[in-house]
Amino acid sequence: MTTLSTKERILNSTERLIAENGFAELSIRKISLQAHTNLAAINYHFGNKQQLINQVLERRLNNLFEVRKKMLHELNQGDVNLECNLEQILHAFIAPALYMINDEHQGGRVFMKVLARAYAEQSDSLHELLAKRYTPIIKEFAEAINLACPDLSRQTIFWRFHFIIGALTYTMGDFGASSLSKQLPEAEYFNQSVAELIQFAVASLTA
Amino acid sequence: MTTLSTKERILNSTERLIAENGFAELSIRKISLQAHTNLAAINYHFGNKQQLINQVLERRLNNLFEVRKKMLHELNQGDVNLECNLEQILHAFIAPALYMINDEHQGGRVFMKVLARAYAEQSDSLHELLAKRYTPIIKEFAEAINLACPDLSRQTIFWRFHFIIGALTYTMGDFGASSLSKQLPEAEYFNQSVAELIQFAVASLTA
DNA sequence: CTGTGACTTAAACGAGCGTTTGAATTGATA
DNA sequence: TATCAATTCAAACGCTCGTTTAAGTCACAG
Repeated sequence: MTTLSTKERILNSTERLIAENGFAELSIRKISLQAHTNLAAINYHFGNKQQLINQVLERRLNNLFEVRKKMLHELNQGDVNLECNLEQILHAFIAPALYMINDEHQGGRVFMKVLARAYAEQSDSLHELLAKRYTPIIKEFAEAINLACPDLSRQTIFWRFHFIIGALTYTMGDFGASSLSKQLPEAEYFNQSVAELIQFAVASLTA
Repeated sequence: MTTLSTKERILNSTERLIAENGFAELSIRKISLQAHTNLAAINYHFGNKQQLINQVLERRLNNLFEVRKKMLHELNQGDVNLECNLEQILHAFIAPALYMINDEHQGGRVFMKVLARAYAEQSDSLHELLAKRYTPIIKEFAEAINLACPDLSRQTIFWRFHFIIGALTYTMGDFGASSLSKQLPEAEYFNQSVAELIQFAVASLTA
């Protein structure tokens, strides 16, 4: 706890506050209070509020995308033209998010809420950052799905993958809010979400 | 334009500003400027900012849900135990949103963005309002889907319908932002979205 | 010890926020 | 025309915001 540097404490507090109360209520005064530091320390370490938010996102987004890529590449063994099992592909896309959420120690679950909120927030700067990061990996997965589903047109695959991402994003942002989530322990609810989501995604692409 | 009452101008301006810039940047000063009225007029007509936002949502939500209900009831002809075609049920759920978006004159398209943002926003008051309104109609549609898909468990149907709503919500909020939407005229892009979304939803429930 | 650079702090800045107040204006009715 | 309620208005209230400034603290190298 106290072993963390001021910079890390600021990043963690920011992440938590966004997850709990959203971007609208986020203020550097609340951040500095929760991080047990001074107002000006934030500007000293990060320049300004927006750059701080960007770093909160970048810090974990890089990791998430790397894991997704790695799992996909392990499936096609480096040969992008190799046809893979559809369920495995979708698993490679959805499971890393699962892992991240369950990785409570590293604050992954908190971050997924942040990510969901960042999507919803239509601020230009956030959307730019996300689009820049997300586009290449979406294309890569869409290619793999294309090989696994030869009966569907490229366009249809693009659309459905987009819808799947929508369902995923919506579900991530919904944790703790949905009526179902209040009837189950959170971890259990989460695991069920992911299992159902993968089945749902497979079904939507194989009907 | 000038024939609208102050109250209506305030509601319309609020709706537009939320759609364009989100809840975070919404201020009653901006609203009053765009509505060509005074700051205090807003508090006079609506009490406070939150009540104004609620009325913006209520105004169109009521209509949207009524249309959905009506279309569903026309399918099962008043007998909720009558089995309907799955595609027709999903059409009854998705198409009214389509109609609303295309109804530019009544500002429906603008409102769908507002609705998408309202979902993302995790403010308690907004979530409460939406949950209260949405729960009954979701149950009704889930029942109809249950009859149309006898092979799927109640729970699976609940989950998948939840995911479909997620995909719909995500797509609604995405208008004007997605890369695909910039390659097509907006109306065309929209019609394609809905057609693809219905096919996607049907596929996800019939695999 | 002393100086130096990295870091932390308290205080203040100007700006925008939601809301309230009380006076001016309007428009229908008597 | 006079009256009165409904509406609009300008001004101010207290508050929080992001950022900046300059003084303070600290660990460590010379």
